[in-house]
Amino acid sequence: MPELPEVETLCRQLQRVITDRMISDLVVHDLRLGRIESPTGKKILKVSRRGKGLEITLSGGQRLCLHLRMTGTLFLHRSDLPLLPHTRFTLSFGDEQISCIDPRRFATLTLRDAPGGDLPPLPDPLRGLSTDCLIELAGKRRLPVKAFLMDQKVIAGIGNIYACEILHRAAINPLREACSLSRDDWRDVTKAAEAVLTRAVECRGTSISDWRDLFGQPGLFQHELAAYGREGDPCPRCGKIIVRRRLSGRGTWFCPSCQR
DNA sequence: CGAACGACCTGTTCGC
DNA sequence: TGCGAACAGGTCGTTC
Repeated sequence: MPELPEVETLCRQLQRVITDRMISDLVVHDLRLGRIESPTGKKILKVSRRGKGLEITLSGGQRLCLHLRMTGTLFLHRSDLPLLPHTRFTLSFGDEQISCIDPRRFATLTLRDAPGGDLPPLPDPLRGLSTDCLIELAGKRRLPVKAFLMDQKVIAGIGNIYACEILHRAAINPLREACSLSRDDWRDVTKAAEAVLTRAVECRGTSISDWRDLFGQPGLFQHELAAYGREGDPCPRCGKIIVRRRLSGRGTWFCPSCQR
């Protein structure tokens, strides 16, 4: 569920809601997450996003690092609400608390000590994406361009939904080898990535089935999907039929007519 | 080294 | 209706 726009949405909402507040408790309900000592009494200094990951910096320098993987969500509610199904941990601020709900249990939470140093920054499409950089990274790589875009070392934050949407907008066939794209193709990909992701953030993400933001509201970008999940529908650009293929183990939707 | 694939989990949907 | 198979937003380790 959470790709860059969904995590960015949570990040902005958390900044508004928990910055400067004091943690009253952190309870881990799923032992799969490991044992984490509650940073009770620490204050939230900063909430930031690294790729699809969230980092919460605490007074004293520790950082809570959360990755929601496939099905993780965060939900803000009153602290007296009974535990919701699939709750993995709860972070409390007095009478309000945030639950992490994650049916598939892939999400990860770690508490890092300050001296570990800052992790290197990731290439991020919301902080400027360079066409030259993509060309350089693609080099002679022969994997499908869609798999290349989903490589988090290349561009952090793009997952299956947005890879399909970006390539549709750029009119590039997702099966093409990364090294086969021209400079103009890469410029189109760069522009499409910025446009699609910016718009998806404005929409607070894509609610295909169960994605909800911090306040339980669905996103709206599912109404603007051109390719993802639309097998059999007409392509919004050329009217031909969208097809679905399996590519590196993932469902991949595109228009074979106008994506070349 | 690059790329494909299975594993990690649970819930939902689809086909017979 | 019931049941098993296939599939689902991500990443990591292994294998070829």
